[in-house]
Amino acid sequence: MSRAETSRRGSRPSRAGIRDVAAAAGVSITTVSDALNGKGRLPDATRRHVREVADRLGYRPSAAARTLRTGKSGLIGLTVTTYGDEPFTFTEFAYFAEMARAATSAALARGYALVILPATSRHDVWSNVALDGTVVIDPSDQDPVVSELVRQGLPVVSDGRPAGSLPVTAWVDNDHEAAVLGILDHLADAGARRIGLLTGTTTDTYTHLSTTAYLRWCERVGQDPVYEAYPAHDPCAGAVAADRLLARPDRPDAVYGLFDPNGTDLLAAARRYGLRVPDDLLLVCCSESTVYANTEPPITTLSLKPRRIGTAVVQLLIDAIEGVESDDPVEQVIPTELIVRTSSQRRPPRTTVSPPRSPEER
Amino acid sequence: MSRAETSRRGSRPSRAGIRDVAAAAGVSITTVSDALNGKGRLPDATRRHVREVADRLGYRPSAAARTLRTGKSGLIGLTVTTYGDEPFTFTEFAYFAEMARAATSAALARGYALVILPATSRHDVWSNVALDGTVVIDPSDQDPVVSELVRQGLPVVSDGRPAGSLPVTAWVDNDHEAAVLGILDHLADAGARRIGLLTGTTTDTYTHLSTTAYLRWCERVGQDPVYEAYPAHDPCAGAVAADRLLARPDRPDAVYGLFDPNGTDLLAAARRYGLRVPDDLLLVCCSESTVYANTEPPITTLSLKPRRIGTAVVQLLIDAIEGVESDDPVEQVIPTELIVRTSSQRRPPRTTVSPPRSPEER
DNA sequence: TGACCTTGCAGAAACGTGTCTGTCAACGGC
DNA sequence: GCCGTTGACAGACACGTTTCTGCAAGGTCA
Repeated sequence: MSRAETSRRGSRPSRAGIRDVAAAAGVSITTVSDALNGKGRLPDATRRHVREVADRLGYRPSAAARTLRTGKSGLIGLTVTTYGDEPFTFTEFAYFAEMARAATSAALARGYALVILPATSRHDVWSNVALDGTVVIDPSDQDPVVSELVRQGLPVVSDGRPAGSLPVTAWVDNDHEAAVLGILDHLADAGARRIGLLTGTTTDTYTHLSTTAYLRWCERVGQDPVYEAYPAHDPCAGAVAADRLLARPDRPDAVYGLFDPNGTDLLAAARRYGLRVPDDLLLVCCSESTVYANTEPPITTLSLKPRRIGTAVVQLLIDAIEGVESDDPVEQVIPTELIVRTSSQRRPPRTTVSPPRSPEER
Repeated sequence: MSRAETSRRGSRPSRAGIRDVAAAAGVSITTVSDALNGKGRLPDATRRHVREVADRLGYRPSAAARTLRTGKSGLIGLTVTTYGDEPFTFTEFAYFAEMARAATSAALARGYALVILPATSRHDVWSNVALDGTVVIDPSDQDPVVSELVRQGLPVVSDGRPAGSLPVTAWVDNDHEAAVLGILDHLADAGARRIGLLTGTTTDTYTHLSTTAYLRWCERVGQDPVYEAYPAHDPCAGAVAADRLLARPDRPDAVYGLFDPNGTDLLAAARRYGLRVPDDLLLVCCSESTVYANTEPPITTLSLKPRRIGTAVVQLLIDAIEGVESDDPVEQVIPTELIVRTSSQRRPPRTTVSPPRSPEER
């Protein structure tokens, strides 16, 4: 009347449990658990024997039972912003893909897996999965999801400096203001007299910080601001806004576009108005896409280093989960990288295609 | 000496359990469970009362305990192919992002969440998470992960027709052969005399089917094949291969590129050789990226409809998990869509920029 | 009036682990 | 020869649900 017998009575030969292993190896459940988890004081012979029997039976411990017992699931939530019913935004594809890829790798390397979750406050979907912690991308001010998670005692790390007094455990971000100022100086160095901005109407931190940095720079150098804003989640509106910007009477002779597709948008608009790039118009946009290395001309891009951000976010989160007293600060600023190509150099040394970047580059 | 008292003895006011709710509401645990899950036979008054007390205590059922008890976790694995240590391939970014986005939405709508997992056969990461089923993207022949999962009795649905005798529960794929034949006919109709192919050296099903379809088409119409193959996961190699293709003595007057970046690769190569698109060279590539609507000229692309594929894959999987006798076949073929732009029309009606696609389009 | 059904709810058995406590033998020191 | 110590293991409980079984009260019908 052993439990092994009971479980075998179920019509299916279901999965082998720890009891079956114990019975087959002629030891107790405790010994099996200790042998497989490397705990307790057992002679190596017993340990090896148990491991061999477990392998032979194809034993896989139940993740649910382990989670229930230990309180750790090995699962990390990855919250993505939503527009309407669809998760993710349109403009952040490449950034998000790179960031998620790096985060997945980093989590896997430490034995965790990522669960994709929407940034809605619907409890049913969130409480249906046991999380050890959560990564939040660009949380809005007073985000209800973050508050709820923190209230439950779960560590939350955000990609993007949290607005207001959002009580995140840690955060990682670029210095967006410094990045914008750097680009504006770069364009001015290349000979730009009037620099325009293609920006968004949304209120997220990235858009806000970048725009105010632009306005401050204009004020400092005494240039009138020349910018157009559009709803960044609308893939059509970017081309229209780019056209508007170049159609203005005070047409800029250099433009920085905050969003990924702005490069081709602006390039197309420039062609429509007969403007040569970079001779008549200098161009920079913020993008992680490699297509800008092969456009005509290749376009200078600002990389936010999503891979480094994804890695850092996960490391901070897992440190917090495991209670590691990390030496790293809970606020990490990842430097951006300006990849200078033909479109922002008034006198390019040559007109050859810039060499492709190596794949190891991060 | 109630359990509620016991749990309160723990220094933390941890989370309220079902026992606490039962005690606070003055009913039994059974009644709480039935009231919250809409089961059993309870008067509405009791149901409302229990719900209210649960809300007041901020009760959230433990996902781990529920999973252990019911055997369902509400978690679906999303397996991505890996190159080296990194998950995902470089060339499939836009496709994968769109597909994952649709899959996430579809899963969420039915109460499931997606877990990103690598296609390695390492047991430790797989057995650490309780899955109800798995989506596998482009599984290789004799994939050990798939075999292992099926052996455990988990349903597996693959994006991409499984090679060999891989025992998947269901699969979804495009008709890649028909798509290639359609493109070749389209290019021939536009006046192409010698059509070239930019393909990959990898052995995955997509590359294989597409290439053989091209070779068969060439044989049928009596054209000598003109193609270059390169390792698609290397972002640099594409530009080099495009250059090689146009440098050949038997230079093609039309090219189809199998991978996402091939459009800009080929466009750049064409400019280097002074070839006008579409006058001297017709161009089509397979891509989900919207940048090709704004290149100069806009490039005709083949869309594999990743959103429909992602949705279909998840629906089939959840149907299998929940034992729904679906009317849908277990093998679904999603039609591709050729988005015709200037680059493949020898006599474009006008040279205006093609209108951006509406965001609702799927 | 008893047999029988329905309603409203309580008790307790699982689910499969990890781990605390306890037992038994061997062993060494005094 | 007794006691404390240590090694190697077994028993039992707890994690927090869901659900099967069952009980009592009240109503219906022959």
